[in-house]
Amino acid sequence: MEHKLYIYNTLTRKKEQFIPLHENKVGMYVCGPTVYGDGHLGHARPAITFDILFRYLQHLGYKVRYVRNITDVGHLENDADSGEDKIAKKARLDQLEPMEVVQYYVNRYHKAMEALNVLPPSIEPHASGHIMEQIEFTQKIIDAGFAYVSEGSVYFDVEKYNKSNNYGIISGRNIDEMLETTRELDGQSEKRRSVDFALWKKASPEHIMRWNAPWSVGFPGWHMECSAMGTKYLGEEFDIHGGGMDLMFPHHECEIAQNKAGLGKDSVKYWMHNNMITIGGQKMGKSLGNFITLDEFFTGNHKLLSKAFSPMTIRFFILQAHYRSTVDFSSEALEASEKGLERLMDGYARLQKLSPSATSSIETAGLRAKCEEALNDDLNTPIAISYLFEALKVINSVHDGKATISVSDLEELQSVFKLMVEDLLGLKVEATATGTNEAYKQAIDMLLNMRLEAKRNKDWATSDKIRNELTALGFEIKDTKDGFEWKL
RNA sequence: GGUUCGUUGGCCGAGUGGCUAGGCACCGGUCUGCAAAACCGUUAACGGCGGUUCGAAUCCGCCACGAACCUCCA
Repeated sequence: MEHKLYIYNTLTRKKEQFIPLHENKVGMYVCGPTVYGDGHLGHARPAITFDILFRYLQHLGYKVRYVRNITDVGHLENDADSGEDKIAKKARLDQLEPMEVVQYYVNRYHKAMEALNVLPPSIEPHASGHIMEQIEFTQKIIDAGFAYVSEGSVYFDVEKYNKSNNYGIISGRNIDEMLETTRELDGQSEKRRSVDFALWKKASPEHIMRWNAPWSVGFPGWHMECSAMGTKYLGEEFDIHGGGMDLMFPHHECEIAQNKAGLGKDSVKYWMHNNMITIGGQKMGKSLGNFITLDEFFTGNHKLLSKAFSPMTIRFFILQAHYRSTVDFSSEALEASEKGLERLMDGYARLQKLSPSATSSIETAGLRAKCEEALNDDLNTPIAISYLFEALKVINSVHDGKATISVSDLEELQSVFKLMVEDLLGLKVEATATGTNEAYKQAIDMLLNMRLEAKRNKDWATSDKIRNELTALGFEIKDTKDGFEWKL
């Protein structure tokens, strides 16, 4: 396959050329949401980042299997011994079945993703639907001698693993230092070492999400689901594993250790991590409580938002920064993106209506190559977008009659824009819902005020014409004592 | 404290050892009866101090500031 896609591999801290394990096929796993709350802006970032990768790999001709999980066996809220499962807690507070909570937020997550024009993954496995696989995986690790059972729970023996492997390979953490710094916190824990992590936890009596396992009635450790589901659907070795940078440690570090211990091999070739979205320079996150949900953006219903922002504005905003940089949210920054996007989409619409001439007075060749070059360079969407803006000037000058474009150049330009804007960046023309509704309402009001004025002038012909034609369109017009009312 | 990363013009945000990224705002212009919108054009930056180099915002060192991870987090 002829391409030079380079992606930054967190494992090596370098950009590496992407070469799939199996010719023409790509296996990609991305950590999805824990569904016990509404998705916020931070959740949009990995979804959109890896959506671009998904789209681009397919554009390059690969058959891609994209797996994005749903974590519906909540993680422990506090420390491992006294904690409560997040989803179980939410369920208890709302007096629902845990799976009702899960279903509710999964539905809402899907709705938000669809609005953001994020393509659905090939497989979206639920952790709760793969308990057997997780038990089996845990057993493999026990059999390999890298885990021990303690009071019904199973723990990964990090220290033993680290003797023959490198625990800390992706996060740069040093296990000796970790042992030193955390030793004092070791109490009467059932763990041998504080760095050990759970593969299976025995459920406390109040823990309502529980399953039978050889060791106890309990639930799988957090990191287990990705090991189990990733290898189930993509094989013991696959190409790409993605997720947010905050998952690097401990989640991905543990996942690497689990796979190596249980399977005897490294499963993932390229690890990719998107950076965080910040707000006031600080990470937007659930625990800090400084997040703004996607719905709040779409409706503008949040005190930090000057107005509503459409899903495409959110998408464009995220794409205007490179995925490995932090991006600082502010209402001003979003407004800037909104205007930029509008100009881009207006230009795209204008491009469809340009009239070609016999010759071109402008240069259009090279845009495709430049855009692909940008995406090949670790998905540099901001650079690709900057090229589109440059091309916009060409489009506008042709539109203004200040330049000419030949049929073939026009077709090429249209084709590149279609590819970049719609297929790869995934930007779609949207009838900015709220704005349109407001304008539409005001237009109707204006018409009816004109009718009111005509009535005052006893211009019945005009008055009736307005009423009849609106009625014909399906509006109900009601005269009131001091004005009018209408509805569709 | 440990590990990692960052500090770019009014704001957001790319980037390379020498050649103006881009967006938004500002300013100027075209258009318009006027205005708005739209379009065109211009301006402006590389945290501080040293070093390497013919040349560094880009490489190295130190300092300052900020952030992420070390508990759950996308």
